[in-house]
Amino acid sequence: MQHATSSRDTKAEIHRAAVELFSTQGYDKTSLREIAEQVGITKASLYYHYSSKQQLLRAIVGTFLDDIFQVLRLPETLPWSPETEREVLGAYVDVIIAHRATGPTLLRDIAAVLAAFGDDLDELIAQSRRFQLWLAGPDPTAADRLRAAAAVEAVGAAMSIELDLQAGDAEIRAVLLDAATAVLARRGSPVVE
Amino acid sequence: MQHATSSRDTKAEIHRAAVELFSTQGYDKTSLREIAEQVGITKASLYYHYSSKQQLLRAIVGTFLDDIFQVLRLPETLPWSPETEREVLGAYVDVIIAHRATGPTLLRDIAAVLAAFGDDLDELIAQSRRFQLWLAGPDPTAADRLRAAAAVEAVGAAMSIELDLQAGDAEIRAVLLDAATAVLARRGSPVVE
DNA sequence: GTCTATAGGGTGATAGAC
DNA sequence: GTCTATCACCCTATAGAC
Repeated sequence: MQHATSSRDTKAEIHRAAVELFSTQGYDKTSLREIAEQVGITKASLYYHYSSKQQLLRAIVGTFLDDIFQVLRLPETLPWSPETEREVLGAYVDVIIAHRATGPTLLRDIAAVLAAFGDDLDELIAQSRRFQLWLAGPDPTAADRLRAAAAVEAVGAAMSIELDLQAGDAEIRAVLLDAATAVLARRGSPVVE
Repeated sequence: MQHATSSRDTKAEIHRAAVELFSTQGYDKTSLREIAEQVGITKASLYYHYSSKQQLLRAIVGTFLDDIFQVLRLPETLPWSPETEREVLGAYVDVIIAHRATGPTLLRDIAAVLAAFGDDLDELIAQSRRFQLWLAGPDPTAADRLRAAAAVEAVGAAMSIELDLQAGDAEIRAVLLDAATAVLARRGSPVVE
């Protein structure tokens, strides 16, 4: 029993260290030596827990992908309305916040993530496009679609904020939901050029 | 004269090959050997034209870097006020839009751009942080700083929109400026949790 | 201007002892 | 489960011949 516990702890520590280093330095620029050093083991020991660097990346990004896909598919079952919009937007914010530590890795090392997940990412882009189109509301103009894209990007700010920000998850959630809503509320407004 | 012409052609070919490879593979994953091979010369010859890999990168993203840094530095000389805020925000939107139009290959691929910034990315992040802090307004709360980050991200939507969007630069500019302003207008609002 | 050759370093990954 | 030692490979960059 003690063996299993020790094993799980080390594996979790590797996972945690990898998330931190990948996020701050990027996947490519983070070496397995660095990760091992931070955990206090050697590279060889790391390989006992994860059979390759890619496997480690898959373990990290995999859970995020599962969650985000679930949210992006929500519109498929829900007709658009102000109420469902708020519900979907809230779910999206929740996922972004929950996985904001892995966010930078995704944004900075798309190439590596693409190599690790292949076709899944193409589907993510397509799904994300449908998601934004749904958010644009019924019969959207080009400006409305742009507003929907801007609203989604605004929520993504959760991934780029600093760690020293003195705000709890609940506050971050409320502010970003409010910000996205404010952008979407401009739908239908005349565009003054 | 023939020497100079030949020289300029090779240098231009290196530049072209580098743009293509950086865009598709990212900066880190593209080796000078690959670039040299594509041009039909050796690495050593490449070093005759560009003194380092970073120099090559600077030649490619130089103008964008200069422009974005110039905008991010604007707050240093301007005290915050509603008027200067609108001016700075407008300048930011202009740079994003301008480089979206002139360098679609480079700017549309977020991964390649971020990778191409290399070590400058750290300085860009620091400058961007000061920029966002200024945008948050005087004596900002944590929520206000988050709103500023969200506003900046919203403008960034210009980079991720599809080509089939039926909207001119002027309309995109107006919509994004309006969206960012709408987010910033929420500053000071009570956060309902 | 371009080449060959090489220095000097880092990387992911494996073998085998304990 | 963790270690030491090592392999095979790739990288940036430089020196010097042509």
